[in-house]
Amino acid sequence: MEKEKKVSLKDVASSLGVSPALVSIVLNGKAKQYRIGEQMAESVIAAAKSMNYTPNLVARNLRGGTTQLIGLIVTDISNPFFATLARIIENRAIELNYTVVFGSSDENVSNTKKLIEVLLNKGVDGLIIVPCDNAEKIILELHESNKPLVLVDRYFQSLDVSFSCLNNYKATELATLHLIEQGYENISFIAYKSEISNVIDRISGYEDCMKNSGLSQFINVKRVSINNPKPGVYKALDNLINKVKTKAIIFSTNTLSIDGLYWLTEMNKRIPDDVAVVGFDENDVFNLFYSPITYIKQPIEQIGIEAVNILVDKMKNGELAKKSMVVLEPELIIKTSSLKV
Amino acid sequence: MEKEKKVSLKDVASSLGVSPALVSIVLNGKAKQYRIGEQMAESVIAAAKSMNYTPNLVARNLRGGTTQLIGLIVTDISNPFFATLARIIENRAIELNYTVVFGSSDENVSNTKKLIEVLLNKGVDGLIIVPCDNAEKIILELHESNKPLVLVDRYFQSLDVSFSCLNNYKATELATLHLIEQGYENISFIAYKSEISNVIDRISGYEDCMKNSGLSQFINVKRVSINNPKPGVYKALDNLINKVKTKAIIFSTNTLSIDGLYWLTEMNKRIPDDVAVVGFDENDVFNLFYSPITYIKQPIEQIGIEAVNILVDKMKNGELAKKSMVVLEPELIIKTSSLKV
DNA sequence: CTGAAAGCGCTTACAG
DNA sequence: CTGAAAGCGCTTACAG
Repeated sequence: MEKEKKVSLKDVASSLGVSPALVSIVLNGKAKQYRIGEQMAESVIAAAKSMNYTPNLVARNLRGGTTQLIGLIVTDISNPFFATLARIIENRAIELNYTVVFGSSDENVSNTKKLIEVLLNKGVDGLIIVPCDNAEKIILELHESNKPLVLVDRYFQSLDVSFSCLNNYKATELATLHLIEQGYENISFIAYKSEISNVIDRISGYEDCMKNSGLSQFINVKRVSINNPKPGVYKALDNLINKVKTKAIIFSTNTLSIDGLYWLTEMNKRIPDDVAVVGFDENDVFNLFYSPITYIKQPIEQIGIEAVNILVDKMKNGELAKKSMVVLEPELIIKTSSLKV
Repeated sequence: MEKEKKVSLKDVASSLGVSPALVSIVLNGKAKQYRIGEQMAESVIAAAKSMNYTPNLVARNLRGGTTQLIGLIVTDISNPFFATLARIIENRAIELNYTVVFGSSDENVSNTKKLIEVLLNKGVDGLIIVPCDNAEKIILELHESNKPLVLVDRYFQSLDVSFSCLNNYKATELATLHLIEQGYENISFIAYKSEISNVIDRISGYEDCMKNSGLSQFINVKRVSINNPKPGVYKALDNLINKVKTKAIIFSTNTLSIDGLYWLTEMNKRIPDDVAVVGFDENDVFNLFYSPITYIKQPIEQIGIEAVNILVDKMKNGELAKKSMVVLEPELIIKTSSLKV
C-alpha cells in the first residue's frame, strides 16, 4: 500500500498546461488583481476541485511565514478549569481557521520557557499563555520579539502585554461581602504562595473588604505551595479551625477548594455548621456535596473567546503595540455552604 | 522593534566560511559517516551553539516530510477523563521530542473527518484518535493512506488498526461480580446508545456476568444519548428505581455516573440504602460524596503512554502494517456506595 | 493578461 | 574529506 500522494499546485498546473504561478494566483483569489481571464480562472478552480487539491501548508508557511497554528500554554491541561478553557479556545480557534498546539508548564518558569521555544519552532503564528510566577522576564522577551501574544487568566501589570482575565479583586470581594452579610466575622482565606496577578488580586479583594467592614482583626490569609497544595491546605485548615476557630473560609482556586473539602470531610467537620465555605470555579463536586458549596463563577467562555479574538486581531492586523485588557466580571452562586446557621 | 530574525544554517556556514551542507551534516550527527574532520566538526558545533542556532522545523519538514507533531483527536478535551489522557499523552510526547496538536470531535463523525483533514494539513507525523460511533469508514481510509495511526480508549475489531485501551469487558464484570457478592440481584446498567467498542464490551461484561450468576431475569440495560445524556439518565433512573425497583446500578462512564448522582441527590435517594452505585473513572466527586462511590479505575496513565509508544514506533520504524493491541486491566476501588446494608 | 525565475531553510545524492 | 546543486511546494516580484 503506497503512501497517498497529495496533488500539488504543479499537478493542477500541468493538467491544464499552465504555470503553477497562475494556479496559485487564481486559487488565492487574486485573479482580478492580476487581470487573469475569467474563463481561465474558472477552469483552474474547477480543475483544482476535481483533483481534490489542498495546498501544502508547510510549503506555504516556509514561503509566507504563517502556519495557522496557535500555541497554548496552560499550567496543567488536566486541571478542569484549564481543560474547559482549552476547549473554548479550541472552538473559537477552529471557527477562525486556526488549530491549537498545547503544552503544560506545571507552574514552572523553565518549563514555560522550553515550551515557548518548542512552539515557536513549530512555527506557531501566535501564543496564548497562562503565565506562572516569575515568568515576567521571559514573557517580556517574547513580547519584544514581536510575536503575537496574549496572556489569559493572569497578567503582568508592568508589561505592555495584552490579556483576558477575571476581575479577581471583585470576585473575592463579592464572596467576602456575602459572608459578612450572612453575619460571619471570623473569615479566613486560603491562597497560593505566589505573586502572580490573580493570587494578589484575590487576596486584596478579601483584605480590603474585611478592612472596609471593620473586620481587620480577623484578616487571616494562609498561603500554600502552588505545586503541591494539599499538605499546606491540610495544615492551614487544622490551624484555622482547631486553633483560630475561624467560622468561614474562602478558597481562592478550584484545586484549593477541593483539597479543603477533603480535609473537612476526613475530619468530620460539618458545613456550614462548623465552618462556612466559599469555593472557586464551577464544579460537580460543589453541587453534589451534601451541603452544596457556594462558589465564585468565572465567565470562562468569554475569557477564552476574548483571548483568541485579541490574538487573531494581532496576527492579522499586526497591531502588536496595542495593549488590549479584557477584565470580565465574576458571579457569586449562592448555595447552602455559606449560609448562617 | 523588529521581528527577531532567527539564525539560519547559512548564517552559521558563512560565519565559518564553509558550505551550509557541511553544517547540516555535522549538526545532524553525520560527521563520521561523511568523514568530516574532527576539528571541523567541533568548530561547527561550537559556532552553532554560540550563535544560538536552532533549525527551522518548517523547512526541515518541507524537505524531509516530518514535523515532530502528533495530532490528537478526543471527543471532548473538557471531559476530565480526556483532559487527563491528553496530559499524559502530552508528557510522553514531549519526552520523545514531539508536540501535540489537538481537537475535539464531540462524538461526531463529520467533525472527526474535518479534524483529520485539518491535522493532516498541518503536517502531523501521526495521529492518536478516540474514534466515535460510525467512524469506521474514515478510520479505514486514514489507515489505508498509510499515515501512522493509533486508536485510544476505543477500537474497531474489524480493522487492522493499532489501539491502546482498557479491558472493558473485565471492568464491568468486576463491578457486577462485586455487587453480586454483596448480595445484590436486581442490578441494572446504564450505557450510551452507541455501537462503539467500549460501550459494547462494557455491556457484555455486565450481561455475561449476570447470566453466569443465574441472574438473567434481572438484566436491564438502559441506553441513553451520548451527546446529551442527562435527560436520558434522569428518565432511566426514574424508571429503574421507582418502577423496576432495582437495588443496584452500574454507570458505565464518568459522565453517566455524575449525571446519575445528580438525579439521586435531587430525588433524595439514599446510597446505598435505597440503591447501591458503582461509577466509572476516578473522580473527586466520588470521594467527596456523603457515601463515597465505588468505581472502576482505568490505568489511564499506561493507556496514554502505550498509545504514544506505539505511534512513535510506527513513525520511526515505519512498521505500519503491524497491528499492536494493548489491552490494560481495570481495578475496582471499593467504597461504601456498593456495600450491602 | 501570462510565464519563468527566485527564494523561503533545509538535507542528501552527487561530483570532485 | 568537502562543496555545489537540486529539490521539497509554494508565492510574488519581475519580465514580457
